[in-house]
Amino acid sequence: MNDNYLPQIKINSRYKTILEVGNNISPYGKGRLIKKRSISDHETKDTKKYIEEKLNSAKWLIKGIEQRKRTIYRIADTLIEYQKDFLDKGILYIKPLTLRKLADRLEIHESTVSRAIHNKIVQTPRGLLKMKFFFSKGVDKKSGGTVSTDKIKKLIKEYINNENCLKPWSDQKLADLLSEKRDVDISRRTVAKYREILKIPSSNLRKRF
DNA sequence: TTTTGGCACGTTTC
DNA sequence: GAAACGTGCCAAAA
Repeated sequence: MNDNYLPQIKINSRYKTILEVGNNISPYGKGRLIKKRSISDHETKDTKKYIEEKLNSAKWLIKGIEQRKRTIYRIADTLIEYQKDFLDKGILYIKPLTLRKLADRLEIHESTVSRAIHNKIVQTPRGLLKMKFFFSKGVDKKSGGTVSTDKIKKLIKEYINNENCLKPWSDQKLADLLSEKRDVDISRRTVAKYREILKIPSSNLRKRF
């Protein structure tokens, strides 16, 4: 993870000194006492209390940021591990994954995962990918298990690319092919929707004479 | 008659 | 709570 561009957050050490010594310190130099006006114990106590509170909230903030960093690391690690086949062999090997499934595995809330992956990009052997890309919806297979919808789309594309252009596959035929040959049971209507997403025209428009 | 697309509904995911 | 998704129904188009 590249966080070089992030500023390092530190707490000004002067506040620590004030807590230790009291606030009779000149702002211009460590330990130089202010002589103009003596400050009462009461005032010192208030200042100390105030700084203590602010210091605590600053520590919380830093802790929160560290925590967030750790969460993103854990998510990225798990994603790469889980989608190893996809990274090695390509989109056909992407496994279905939902935010909830990952959240359950890491024992964090799904909204944490959602926020963590939003607008994040990972560097992978397949180039720069949005973290979102690792999450692919799944459809149940006839024999049990699931296939990702991305894989199904890719299969549809392949069938259409290799079809007989004199006699293109209808959506129903594509659904049948997927069911018979690929063990993927989706309705004709769903094939049509995927085709739409893929910007592939309907069979009658694909027909060549 | 065959194929497609709009709409609506229930469910899942965000 | 809102958005996205898969699907059935039905009418339109070819």
